[in-house]
Amino acid sequence: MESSGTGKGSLVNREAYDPKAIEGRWYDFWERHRLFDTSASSGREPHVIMMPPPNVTGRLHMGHALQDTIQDALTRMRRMQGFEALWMPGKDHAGIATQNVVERAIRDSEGSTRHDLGRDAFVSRVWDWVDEYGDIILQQKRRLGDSCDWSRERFTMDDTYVEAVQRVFVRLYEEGLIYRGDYLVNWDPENRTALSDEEVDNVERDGHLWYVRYPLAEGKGHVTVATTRPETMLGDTAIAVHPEDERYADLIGKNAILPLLGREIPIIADDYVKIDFGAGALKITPAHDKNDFEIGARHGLQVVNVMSVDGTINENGGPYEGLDRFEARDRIVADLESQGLIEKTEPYKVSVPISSRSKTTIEPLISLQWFVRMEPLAKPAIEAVRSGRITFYPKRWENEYFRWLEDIRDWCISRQLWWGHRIPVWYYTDDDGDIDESRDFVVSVDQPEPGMVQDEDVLDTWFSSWLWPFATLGWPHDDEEAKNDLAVFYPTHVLVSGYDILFFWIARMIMAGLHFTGKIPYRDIFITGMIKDKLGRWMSKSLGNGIDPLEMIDEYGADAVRYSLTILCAQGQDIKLDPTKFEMGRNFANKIWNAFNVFAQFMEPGVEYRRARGFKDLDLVEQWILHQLNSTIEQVNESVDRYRLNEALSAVYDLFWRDFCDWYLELIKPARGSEMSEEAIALAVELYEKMILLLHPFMPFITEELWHRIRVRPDGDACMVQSWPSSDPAEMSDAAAKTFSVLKDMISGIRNIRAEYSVPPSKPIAAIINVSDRQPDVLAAIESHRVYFEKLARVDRLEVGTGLAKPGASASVVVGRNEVYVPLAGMIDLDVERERLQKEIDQKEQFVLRIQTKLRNQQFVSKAPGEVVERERKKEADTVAELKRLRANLEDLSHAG
RNA sequence: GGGUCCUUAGCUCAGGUGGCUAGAGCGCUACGUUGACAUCGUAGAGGUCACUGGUUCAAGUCCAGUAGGACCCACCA
Repeated sequence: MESSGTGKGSLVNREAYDPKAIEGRWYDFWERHRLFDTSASSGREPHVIMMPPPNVTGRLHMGHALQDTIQDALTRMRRMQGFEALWMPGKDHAGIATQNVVERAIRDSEGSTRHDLGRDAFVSRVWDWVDEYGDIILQQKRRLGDSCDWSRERFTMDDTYVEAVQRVFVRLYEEGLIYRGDYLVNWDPENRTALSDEEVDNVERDGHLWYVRYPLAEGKGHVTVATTRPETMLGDTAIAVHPEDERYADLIGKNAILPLLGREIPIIADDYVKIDFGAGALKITPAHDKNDFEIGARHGLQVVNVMSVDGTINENGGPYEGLDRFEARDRIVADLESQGLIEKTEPYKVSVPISSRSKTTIEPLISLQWFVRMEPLAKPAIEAVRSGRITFYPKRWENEYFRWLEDIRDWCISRQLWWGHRIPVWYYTDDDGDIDESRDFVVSVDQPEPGMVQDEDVLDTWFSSWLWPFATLGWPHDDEEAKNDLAVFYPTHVLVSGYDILFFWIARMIMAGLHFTGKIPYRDIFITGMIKDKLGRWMSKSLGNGIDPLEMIDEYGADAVRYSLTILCAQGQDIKLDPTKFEMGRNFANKIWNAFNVFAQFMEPGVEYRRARGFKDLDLVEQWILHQLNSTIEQVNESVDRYRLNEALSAVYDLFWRDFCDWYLELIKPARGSEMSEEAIALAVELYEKMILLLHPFMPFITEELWHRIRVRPDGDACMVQSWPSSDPAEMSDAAAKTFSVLKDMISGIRNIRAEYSVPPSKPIAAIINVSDRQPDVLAAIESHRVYFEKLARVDRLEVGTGLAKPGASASVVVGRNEVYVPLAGMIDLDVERERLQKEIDQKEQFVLRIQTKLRNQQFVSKAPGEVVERERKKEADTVAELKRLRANLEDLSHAG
């Protein structure tokens, strides 16, 4: 890449970091060099993540941004660690959602419906739409830096994928796990299709409980029933009471008159009825209520369906035929009222089933649909998690998973839509071309014989996506490529997803994987929290509280967005997001950018700065920072293995900002007018490069850019394909780290004194360091590093030794067994100093007291592990020693006064 | 009706297997234009870790319960 000129200092970043200027360029670079591509024959150990395929109708939202950031960080890190890291992208045809979008588009543009067009024409229009808009979200994902292997992109409607779905259906049917039947299903009157139980949300609403009188058929009197849905009474075929309810004992076996329609219905006894609820009598509508359906079946009741597929009352509703269900309700209540049949009305909280797609109220409706028998599939899926072959992170989601699977119900998979996978079932036709229901249907991928017609319905979208982990890798084809891909890349390693699709997708993939391939689809499941707005509400279009990731990328940069999302993503907790959170990432990116200048200004472009010195020849601060670097590498590796990316990233953040910038860079900066040695530059470059590598998985763009600014690289020698840094025990001296931290504390102490006494930062001061005779290494370190004190605390006269006396008018600070005196002739305020010392003493005394109480406790000494007791003893000794010095200093002060 | 999660500094949140004088970012206070960075630096103030019990030598961390809040599941008309 270009540099801003030649000659020393030309590498310096002269402006603040501007993500816009580089992000697009590097993404192109990675793609051009095909760095995301993977091969089953590389020989490297694979690491595979299946991207949850976004809907073709989707637009990038914060949830994607979070999950992609995690998946990309994992993929990039594994790639750097030498794995053949495949992040498999693709998209989902999203049956209902897509059909709705296209229907709306056609209606808006030409005012016609899909029925005007006809099925074939409509489906072809959906394909046009998918071709035109389906890739938008995948394009948007590139802005985030997603390093997935785009050459493997799949779509759930690809020919090979369609075949996989068809074959799965046929196989399940042949195994007796798919059946067809008339059952009460969740009906969405707006989309005019059946839905699965999972696609229905129950919402609590304010409703009413109407007490309706049903006159007895013989004699006078009536039975009162309570209902929340009076419109369903049109389909009532019985009244049920509890067999032991004395009030109604003599009515059992008699008939009542169904008001409005005048039909006679029997009064039956069933112990499902709760005696103390409502009026104690229950109207039974087998066609429109799940419990009533079961009661009806028990008693052989008639089933009267009063509703059409569009939610209007049908011909069984007599005078109410043709009315919309809600209008019918109002009319029925009004009519009952005028006939004096409403005994009373109470306000009542009702749980209303809502279609998660159309948000309309679901109607339980009896209809002929296809179902999957789930229990046989669920059993192995439960076992796979119980046995530990699959692990959830965090673990608690396993409970939710078990709960659902252990009580699983059959899955209604047929949808009365046009866009989706056709059901591979064929029917014979009669002479008129109508389906001949007297003959058996045939289940087959291909048309069994001419003239047979295929089932009109399509399959639930999830019936295709549950095959995603293996169908995208070529299953069930047996050509060489498919065989290799499956053998190498399946099972995959980790699935990253939200808990919102735990049942829809995650659990079903496990069932499908085990059933069709005999293998688990993935080893680990990382369940992320969900992104909420800053008040903790779901982001939604209707609330208008969404935060657009693309806008955030424009404003703060992709790396900043990624940084902040990663840092905010703690183990499974939801994230309350506010746009200002991205300032964290932006500021950090800028810090990384600017830190480079400290040594870049002394670098000559083109020169290869490589360290010649061994660890032992390094300066104290250099040994210390290497210690910090190496221990951070270990920590990062450990955290990432447990999917604690927030921990990993904050460790690198601290290393970079708190250690590298605040201390190391401040100390290696040459004094005014002097240069940095090549040796010093070499180490700075080495450290910086390593941190760039550690940061790359999290912040790929800025690190790639800087990687190429540091050195001239051969074309294609990208940061993203470098080896992941390993920690080197030989470059970790605990002793050096410890010594340096003593000096660090002394410097902080002096700075504190300066601040307390308002000594201007520009004013040099003197300091005397009285080192314990037990710490000759500290003494030596200070003697040879006076410059540290000068640079960071503006100490121009430093006296150091053992047994030094404290000067009269001075402030002091105790660091372990050592003391630092700062003479402040004329500036010392005895009261201020006394207060400072007293505060310190009080604190330490309290601390010591606690430890001593603990140590005096025989139970503690005998039961706590030896190392813990030892640690406490050491703390006590150290603090007592510090206290002694502090008290002496305080004493000294009164003499000085 | 079951179940899960949350309650830690003014705000938003971290704190695997109990050993912490409890941390971060933002905000706040006081200084600061020292040739990387004001998207910055230095120093600092600020928490009886919701409450009540229990287990333990030791509890923010484990257990039970209470109170708020969020969510998931469930057929009470």
